[in-house]
Parts: sequence; C-alpha cells; structure tokens
Amino acid sequence: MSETPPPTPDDLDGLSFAERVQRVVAAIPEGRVTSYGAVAAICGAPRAARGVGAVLNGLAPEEEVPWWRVVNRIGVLSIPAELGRRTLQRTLLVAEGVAFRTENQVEMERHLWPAGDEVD
DNA sequence: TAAATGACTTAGG
DNA sequence: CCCTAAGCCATTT
Repeated sequence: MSETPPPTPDDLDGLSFAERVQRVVAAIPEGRVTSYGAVAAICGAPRAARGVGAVLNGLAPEEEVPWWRVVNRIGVLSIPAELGRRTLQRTLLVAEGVAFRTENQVEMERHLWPAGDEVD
C-alpha cells in the first residue's frame, strides 16, 4: 500500500499555482521531505522551483501547510538563517524523526517523498 | 504595467 | 565535491 500519494494532475486541475503548491506540500507525510523542484514538477511546472519557495515564503499561519518538509535538491535548508526560521525548520524536522547529515542538511535520500521504488 | 526579489536548479570550471 | 555564472518563475513593490 502506498502512503499519502501526491495529488494527481486531475486534483490540481483548475487551481492556481499557489493553491497547487499548498495542496502538494500538505500531502507530504510526517517525517518525510521533498525538494522545491519536486513540488514544482508535481504542480506541472518543473522549472518553477523558485516559485514554490515564493509561495511558501508568503504562507499565512492559518494555512497550516508543512513548509518545513521542503528543502532544496541536496537536502540543505534553504531558509535564511538570519531570520531564525531555519533553526525552527531543523527543530520541526528532528521532532518528526528526520535524520540530519550535517547541521543544515537532512538525509533527504532516505526521507525523500514520494518514494522512488514503492511497489505494492 | 514594469522592475526588483528570492525558502531554486542546472551547467561549467 | 566546491564554487561561480546564468536561466527560470511566481510573488511582491
């Protein structure tokens, strides 16, 4: 059985890019992570990785979107440390059981979502 | 409407 | 693998 599969193009049909991003990120299971590019690809815009970051950056608290489960392609936390939010992201990920390779880099190959070879 | 910004990614050295 | 430069795109001013 598969765990919380990503939204299908049909589910995202009719939604704006920002809505799609929120929908996809909301589907990331606890303890799993993905990259901005992967989210963009699922949204149907593989080149819009930066756009994903823009959407997450403008998220309102009431959106309740697990933005901390999105890192860059190599698993590094792309949030500016000056704002202090990067530390929050690391704390949230650790609390979910995500293993870190370094202080700012997660084992994204181990926690990557969606799973690459998941056969039922 | 146009210009600037940034929580990205890829290509070259 | 690390660093630099260029490309890409949605959001914000």
